[in-house]
Amino acid sequence: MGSRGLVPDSYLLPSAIKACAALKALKPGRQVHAFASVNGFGSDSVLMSSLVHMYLKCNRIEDAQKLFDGMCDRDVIVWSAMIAGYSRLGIVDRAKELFNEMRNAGVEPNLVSWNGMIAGFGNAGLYDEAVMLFREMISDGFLPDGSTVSCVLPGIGNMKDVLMGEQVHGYVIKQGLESDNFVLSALLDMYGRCGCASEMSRVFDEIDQTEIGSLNAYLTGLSRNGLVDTALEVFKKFKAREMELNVVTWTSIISSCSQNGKDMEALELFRDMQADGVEPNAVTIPSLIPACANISRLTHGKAIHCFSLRNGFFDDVYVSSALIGMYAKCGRIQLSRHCFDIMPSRNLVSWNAIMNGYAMHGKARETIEMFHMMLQKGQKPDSTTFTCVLHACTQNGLTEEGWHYFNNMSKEHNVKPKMEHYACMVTLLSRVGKLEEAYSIIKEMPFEPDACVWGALLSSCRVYNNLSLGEIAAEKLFVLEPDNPGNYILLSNIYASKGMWDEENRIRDMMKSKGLKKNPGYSWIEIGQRVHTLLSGDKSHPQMKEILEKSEKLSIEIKKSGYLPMTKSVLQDVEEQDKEQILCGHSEKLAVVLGLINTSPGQPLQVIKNLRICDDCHAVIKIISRLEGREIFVRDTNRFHHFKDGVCSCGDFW
DNA sequence: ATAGGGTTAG
Repeated sequence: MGSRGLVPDSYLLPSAIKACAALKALKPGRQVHAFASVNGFGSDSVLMSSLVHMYLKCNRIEDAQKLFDGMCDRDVIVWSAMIAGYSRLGIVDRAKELFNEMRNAGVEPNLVSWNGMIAGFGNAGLYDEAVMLFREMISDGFLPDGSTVSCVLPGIGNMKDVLMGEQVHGYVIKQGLESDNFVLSALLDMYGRCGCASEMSRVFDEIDQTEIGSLNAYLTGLSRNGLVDTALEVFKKFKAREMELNVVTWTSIISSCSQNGKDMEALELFRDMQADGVEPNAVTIPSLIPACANISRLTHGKAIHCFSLRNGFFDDVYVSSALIGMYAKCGRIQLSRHCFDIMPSRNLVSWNAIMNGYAMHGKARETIEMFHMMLQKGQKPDSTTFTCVLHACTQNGLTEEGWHYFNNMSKEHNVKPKMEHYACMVTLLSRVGKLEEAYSIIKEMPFEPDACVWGALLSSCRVYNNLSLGEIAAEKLFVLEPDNPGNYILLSNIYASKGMWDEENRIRDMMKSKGLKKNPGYSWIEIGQRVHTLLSGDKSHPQMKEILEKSEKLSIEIKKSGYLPMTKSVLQDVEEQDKEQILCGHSEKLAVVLGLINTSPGQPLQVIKNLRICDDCHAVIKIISRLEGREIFVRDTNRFHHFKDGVCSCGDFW
């Protein structure tokens, strides 16, 4: 325009500024601002309003406020923009202040002003206040529109206020807002959060033309309600219909899988997503990383770490926190700490991630050290933080420290102990043999103990072979989770350890009549690009002959070092020699030996087991780590064991 | 002719 001798006027400039706002392009925005000032548009209220908006979109609230303060003609539009600006940042006090200032200035709020306020309270997590404002605007004579409804529904969902949600749903139908896609996805999300899966499905099925936002909200809602298989079905159906799936859709379905035990599926979907030409973003990554961690595939985890670095996602707090958790779960706690140390900024999630890592590795001193460091940095702990601290104490039998943090959490940090904290205390006390003290906590806790709490007591009763408390705990567990074979096994093992074979048989018969079988022990190990699964006592692995040969050789060496097979770990009524045989078939030993055969000397080995590692395997693997000069990482259901030079990181307490 | 608001993935 300039080169043709044309001069932009006060009608054209706002359009240019609007473009800057949409692109969040601060620099050209400032240039237009300068042009407007120089050319005498400084008192044009529409132009100034558009600049205020541009600065708000670019998160320059101070610049916006300065311009706003200098305006003489402020209408409801620019007031609303400022209110929404503060609201988006969660600065609700200031938003409310402006709302009142506006009224005092004789400018009446309109629908948009109210909507901006309500959105702000929702963003700040003040859901009940958002709902109160919603009621207030109605009594002020406003008819909420689709925008209002989609602002207020997330809050209703967060509070699980089904009744209010249904009222709003009714209002949506009455006002004919069901064709608004924003409203639909907000409704689906609300029902999903309230646990109303069937109502949610009804809403979804009635949609004429499904739009991507509603599909995404629906998939997340299904996953929230544990309906992963349905989510996958719906996902596939819409993919087959050649619907354009976006990064939210893919991230959502990947999360559903990794959060619900479908780790391989999550990894496959990540590949499909890229094949489909949808670029993962900083949200996709942390939803995928737990899948690698769960199956302990360090190779994949590292690949995703590299992917994050290449794509500039590493500075995202959630990405690096997820990596901290992944390395910890894959046994590489030093790498977790490294990720933590180089993070440019940290939040509660990052602190909890590193503390959880240390706790998982039984490093109580480091966990507690991080806890104090986090307090020192001014980060407030939450309930997860205390779970980590108490869990760490549990791993090291630190009863005094455990009591200290348990008592202080609500007193000093205003975090009320929940079920999991009581469960930690029960574990802590019963693991060190203070079974009666643990039982008295159970009796005194302010809510009905759940299966985790009783399960903690029962497994320690098994360790110390305490029959009377074991029977009490088992009786509760048989009611709480009648189909969990582990509880029957633990009680029958206590009977077996006392030679009470009649009782032992009675429990076995109970299991049989319920059609329950002992969960078979299995372990898996990643070798190169493959994961090998080994079942306890199973001889079907193609390399079984080599495994047995190597075991034979090792066993001679091991026995030379003075080791005796811990046949007391075998709780079956069989001969000593058979017991030795049974121990040799334990899946974790098979996995370790398979690893030794197939990797070059000195390479670390990585094994996961679906049950707790047994005493005998623990002792044997310690010796193997010394004989073979290998670091061996074994993750069982309870914790991490890092074997090196003949010792284990757990210090033989687990 | 020019300026304002919303949902869904951690």
